This record gives sequence, C-alpha cells and structure tokens, in this order.
Amino acid sequence: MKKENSAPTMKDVAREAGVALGTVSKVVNGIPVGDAYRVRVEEAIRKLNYQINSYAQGLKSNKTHTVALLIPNTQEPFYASLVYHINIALLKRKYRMLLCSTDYDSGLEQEYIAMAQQNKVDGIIGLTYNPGLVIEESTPFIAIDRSMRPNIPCVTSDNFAGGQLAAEKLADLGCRNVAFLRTGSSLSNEPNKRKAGFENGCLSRGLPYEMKIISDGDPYSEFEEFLASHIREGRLSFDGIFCVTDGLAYSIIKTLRKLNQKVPDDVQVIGFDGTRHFGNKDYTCSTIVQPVPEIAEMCVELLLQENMPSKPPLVCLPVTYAYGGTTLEAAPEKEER
Amino acid sequence: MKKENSAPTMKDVAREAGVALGTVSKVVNGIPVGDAYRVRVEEAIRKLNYQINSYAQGLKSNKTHTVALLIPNTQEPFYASLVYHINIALLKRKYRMLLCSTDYDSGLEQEYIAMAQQNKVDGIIGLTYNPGLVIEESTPFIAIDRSMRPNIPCVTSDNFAGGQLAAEKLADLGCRNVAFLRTGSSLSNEPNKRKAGFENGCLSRGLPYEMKIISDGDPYSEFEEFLASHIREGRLSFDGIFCVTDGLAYSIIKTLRKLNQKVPDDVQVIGFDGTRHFGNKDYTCSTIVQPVPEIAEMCVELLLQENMPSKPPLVCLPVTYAYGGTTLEAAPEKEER
DNA sequence: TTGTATGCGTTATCAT
DNA sequence: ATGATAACGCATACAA
Repeated sequence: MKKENSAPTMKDVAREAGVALGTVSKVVNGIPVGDAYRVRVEEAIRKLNYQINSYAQGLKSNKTHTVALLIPNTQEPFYASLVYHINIALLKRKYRMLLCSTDYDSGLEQEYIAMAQQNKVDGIIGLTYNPGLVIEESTPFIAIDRSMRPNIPCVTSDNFAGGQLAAEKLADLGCRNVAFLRTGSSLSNEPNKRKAGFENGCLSRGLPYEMKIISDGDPYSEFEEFLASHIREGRLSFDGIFCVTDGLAYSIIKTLRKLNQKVPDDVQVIGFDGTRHFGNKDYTCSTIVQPVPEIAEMCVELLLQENMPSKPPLVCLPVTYAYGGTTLEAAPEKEER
Repeated sequence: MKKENSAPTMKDVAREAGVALGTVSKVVNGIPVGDAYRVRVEEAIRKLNYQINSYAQGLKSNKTHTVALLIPNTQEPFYASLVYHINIALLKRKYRMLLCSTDYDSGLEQEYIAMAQQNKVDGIIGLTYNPGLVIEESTPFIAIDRSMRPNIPCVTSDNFAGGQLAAEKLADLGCRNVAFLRTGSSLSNEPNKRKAGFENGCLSRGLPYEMKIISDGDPYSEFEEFLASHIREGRLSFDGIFCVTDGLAYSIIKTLRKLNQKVPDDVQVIGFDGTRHFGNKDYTCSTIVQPVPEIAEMCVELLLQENMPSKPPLVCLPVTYAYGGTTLEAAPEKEER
C-alpha cells in the first residue's frame, strides 16, 4: 500500500528515478545537475506526469506569483477591458490572477482583501470607490482611478486632459453652446477631473457651457428633464454634449432621439472610455479613449517592480479622441467587421 | 531578534495568547475550546491582525477552495457575462476564481491547465474550442458549450431549441423567406446545433430558407456578397435573417444598412446570445437569450458537487426570445436606462 | 479539555 | 555533484 491516487510528489519522482529528493528539486528548478541524473529525473517526471505543487512552493518562498484584481464587475465594457488587459500583462510575467468581482459592495471588497491576504497574493490591483477600505501595509496595492493613500500608487487616464480634449473637439467641430452631463459617485476620484478639464477647455475656447450633475441615487429622468427644458420651438439650445462616460452617452443619445433631436446633426455627443461594440468592433459613440492596455501594463509593472526606489503616487496616461458616429466628422479610416 | 516584519503565524498568536499552537488552530477552525482560552486567542488574533495562510492550509487538506476558469477573453459580452456570473456562483460557496483568459490559443489553454493543476485547484470550468486538450483525469472539469469527453460534463444553452425558436419567431412575425448566417469554428460543438434547430423550425413552419456558412478564416465580405447577390431591383429576397450570434447580427445589420435595406421593415434580424449594450442596458438586437446566470450556477454546482452519483454528460438550459428593435414587434415592456 | 508531535510538498543548508 | 535533513504554516492524531 503506498498512497491513494493523489497527484505524484517530488518524493515519488525521486523514488521512480532512484535519486534523492534534492536532486529532483534541482532538476525542476533548472539548477545544474549531472547529465545522467537529469535525464533519469526528467523521464520519471514524464512517466508519472509530475506537476509541481505551487502551494508547497509558496509556503517556502513566501511568494505565490498571484495577484488579486478587485473590480466592480466584468460586464461593463471598461471593466471587462481592464480585466482582459491586466490578465495579459500578468501572464506575460507568469503571474496568475485571482478575480474578485465586487459589485460596488464595500463589505465584499473588504472581504476580498482579507481573502487575498490569506491567499498570500503578491499584490492587489483594485478599482474601488470605497473610501474606508482597510489595506494592510504589508500587501502591495495599486489603485485604479482613485487615490487611496499617499503610499498607494494610483494609475488613471489623464482625465483632466480628456475633458479638455472633449471641449476642444466640440469647439473645433463648430459647437456654440455645450453641456456637460455627469452621474456617479460624488466621492473624490480621478474621473471627476473630467469636469474640470472640460470647463477649462470651454473657457480657453470661449465656448459657453452648462453642467448637469446628478448623484448616484438620482433618477436618470433628471437628465431628460434638463434636456427637455432646454428645448425652444423644437430646437435644443445645446449643439454639443460631453457625457462623463460612454454608458451615459448611450442613454443620452436615446433620450435625444426621443426628443426629436438628431445626433450628430442637431447636437453632437462625445463620451468617455472608448467603448466598442462587442469589445472589438466600432466605437459606440464618439469618445475620449482611455489607454486601457497601457493602464493595465502600468498597474502590473508598478505592482511587481521589486526595486522601485519610491513608487509614484499618481500616474496619468494620455487619452485620445476617436470618432464614433455621434460627432460631425469624416468616417473612420478603417472598416471593422 | 524574533523575525522579520512578515505576516504573523499561528505560532505568533499562540505565543501572544500564551497557549499552545493546537489551541489556536482549534479556535480558528471553530472547534470547541475553553471559553477563557478562546477569548485570549481571539484577542491575540485581533491584536496581531492574524490571517490564516491558505497555502499552508491547502497543503494539509489538499483542498484549495479555488476554481480555474478558462475563457477566450473577457471583452466579448457573452464571455464577460459568464465570468461575472460564475464569479458570483463561486463566491456564494466561498470559492475563489483563478481567471485564465486564453485568447483562443490552444497552447495557452494547455499551459493554463498545467498552471491550474500546479495550483491544485479544486476544479476547472472551461470554454474552449481546442479538441486536443489534455486534461488529467484527477482534475474535475466542466466544459461549456462543447462536449470534450464522456466523463466531462458539458453545460450549454439549448441551442437546438434556440434555433428553432428563432425560425418560429420569424415565421410568426410574417417572414416568407429567410436566411441563416453563421461563421466560426467548424469544430463540432453545441452552438452548431443552432443551425439544425433553425432548419427544423423552418421546415415545420413551411418557411423557405437559405444558409450561408463561412469558416473562421474566411473574410466577412462573403456575407456581404451573399446578401448583395440576393438583391433584385433594390429589394432583398429575404425578409428575415437569423444570425448565429449577436456579434454577427451587429455586423450584418450594418451591412444591410449599407445595402439600403431597412431593419426591421424590409428585413428582420434575430441574433443569439442576449447581448446588452454596456452589459445591462437594452439588447443590441432581437435575440435568443442564453440563460447565463443559470449556466454559471449549473457549472459551479456540477463541479463542486461532492457526492454526485454520476455526472450528466450534457446539460441544456432553456433559452428565451427577447425583442431588441430588429424585429417587428411591440416595444419592450420596460424602459431601461 | 489542552498541549505535543508529526507530516503535507517543497526548498535550502548542510555534510558527504 | 549528490544525498540527507530541517524548516515553511497549518491540521490532526495522540498523549497528558
């Protein structure tokens, strides 16, 4: 009687190859060993279909090659894209990803952090709007879109520049009177800078603007009323609208249609995020594109960088404008299927 | 000199509380212990902010409470939705998820399986189109949308019924001549049954149909040519089209517009998947909705079910039809924002 | 009821 | 260069 049918261990390999345990370990870890031994061990490994046990490995080395990602969900396109690109960035470095979908639930976020720490992850990347989140000093943490603490780096798009770019684009496209529409957390976070950037852009171009900002609990209908109240004799007084996200832009465009306003002929709309249909087809609207692959890469790089003298507290990555059919402009160069 | 600043262990807690190691273990695992002891241990745990090391735990118990999910990506809405709901189903059972985004790469899929096994995951859920995938018997595996082996359960939508439903819907909506359009893997998998179901539905309703099926490498333009070749004097001979996925439907609708065909007035289009804009807004087109939450739940349930007498080889879950603006029908009951 | 000792699979430090 | 052995943090069977 040896053991059950459980997975073979190094000991089994050693016995099979007729060598000592340490020798097997060396072969597995690429440490030089006599050729004859190496071959025998390799054969035994193949024969038994041996797989190293990374739990035992992690127990020794105190490194698990695993990173936890905290994100509200994987369904909203921006989040889905982040998950995808962070996964790629981790894979490139042979790291695994523990996915923690939090549904914006603070309690769950905190639970996931504890879980990640119990799992001895090498670090956490988190997009969370929970201000009171408790993060142990000992666990490296990178925040997306929100500055949590001075010693926790925050990676984000250049939201201010994005807002500014939106204003400038609208001005360039001939708008004379524009609006900024925002919904979402009133919590101080990076995306909130889109507003300031937009105002700045409008001012520098002498473009008159109005703002309508509603908070999370408020009904969407407030936007509809706001827009309706700016219609005189069937004409909307705005000829350009900047929405804080593509998701909002989508809803606003629907509302505008309902109000008999033609997009982009009567009113042009620019969103923010760079959302594409089905993740890889056309942009859902004209938009300020977030550099998601770069954000992902930066998060992972910052997190895993061993000998970083001092981590930067805030990293803003450049955004671009993309045409998506809701502004007056040339059709995109390339047709996508 | 004790140790570094590394995380506290049970030993530290025991020392702090002045009890034995085993006692701490018992408290942590909820095994009855003298009240006075329990309190002291709990205090020490709080004081040191002790977190159990699940790696060491898993090493003993040979259970890791972790499941790997193999999926092509997280950006396409159907996959994104699966990831989201599987995460929820796992969370409910206090299981963690190791996300493995494979990009349809067989080599990567195989690598991820090895990685998962090294991580001693308790099981794998995989949506993969790789026929040659090698899966060790010892690792529980649940396949989505594809029967891999007799002893590997496959969870999928009722694709045949979905195809049939699409045909019947088109018939009910007054179509007289319809088409089925498909692209993708020619590999035998469950979604391929959509075609058979559709044919079946057409036949039973006496609805004439044509098919255009192109394989993965073929250019999308073949569909465009196919459609163009069925236009006589500006009119398309089809008044209904069933597309194998919403993603294809999206492209086809664009093409139809280019060909000056009005959707849904000239030609109605039904897709498959139940994709919504931004994950939670309107359907992107009229569609056969896959029961993603139920698929997720079923996968997890089958995977983690301990005392399953014999796992069913194939589980098909019921689909539904949803209006999404590309068919002639009443507007949806509920307005979404 | 509480404490002690052993082993899980691996790595690293030793002698050999 | 290779083999034996201790140690990682925890669970558990067993002794006290």
